[in-house]
Amino acid sequence: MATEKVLDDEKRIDKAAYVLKAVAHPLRIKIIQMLNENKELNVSAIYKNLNAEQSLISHHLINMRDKGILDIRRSGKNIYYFLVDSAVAEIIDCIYQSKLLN
Amino acid sequence: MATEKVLDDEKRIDKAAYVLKAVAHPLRIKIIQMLNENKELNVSAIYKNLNAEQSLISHHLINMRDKGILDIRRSGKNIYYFLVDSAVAEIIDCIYQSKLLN
DNA sequence: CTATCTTATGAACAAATATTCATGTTATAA
DNA sequence: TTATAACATGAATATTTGTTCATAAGATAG
Repeated sequence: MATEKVLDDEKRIDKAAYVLKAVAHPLRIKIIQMLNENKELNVSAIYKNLNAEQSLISHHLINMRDKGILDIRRSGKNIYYFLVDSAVAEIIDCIYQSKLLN
Repeated sequence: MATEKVLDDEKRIDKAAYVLKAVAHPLRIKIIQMLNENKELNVSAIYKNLNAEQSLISHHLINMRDKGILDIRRSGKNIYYFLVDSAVAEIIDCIYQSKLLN
């Protein structure tokens, strides 16, 4: 019925906001772009490339993983992060293609 | 030279994060959707439709206006808000069209 | 085992955001 | 002019985020 549809819309909007918040940060955008170009990267590769502290990047990675945007593959001492769905990267492209960044 | 390009990329990324943050909120998403469907709306129409407090909506509207996402047209007692660039709404569509909301 | 490399964790702190509440401003109508 | 409708403002507060720092945990090499 109508009530259910309204609730669904509410949830969709909340989730959209949730995803957007997860992306709305310079470091996280850079991470997403890197992972979109590289399929997967371990933590060291990421924080070194970004000239950031290991701990800070780790927090951001775990943050995005908790939100279902990233997932990992373990291999020895390394943990490789990758994009669960490249649609996240498309959101960024979407902004780049708009006139919003002028 | 290369250095300039890197700085430009930095700025683009920061601005992208800035725009995304401005959108990443349930109420603001709803407002953007309403304004995308209605061309322009006054404050009362918006806060009543959203069952929210006038002051809260006013803060959000001014917030988005300050960030260049919305602008206004005055008419008597009313102030009509509208989207400066419908590309903002497209970002939301972009998410809806992805698999991110499942 | 011990040393080392890689990553995670968690507390402490800082800073940015969101919300509420009371009040102020502006414009119009009576 | 006074009353009222529409909107803004700003302080106070609450809540959420971001960052740093020190340390812990896991894996492997030697």
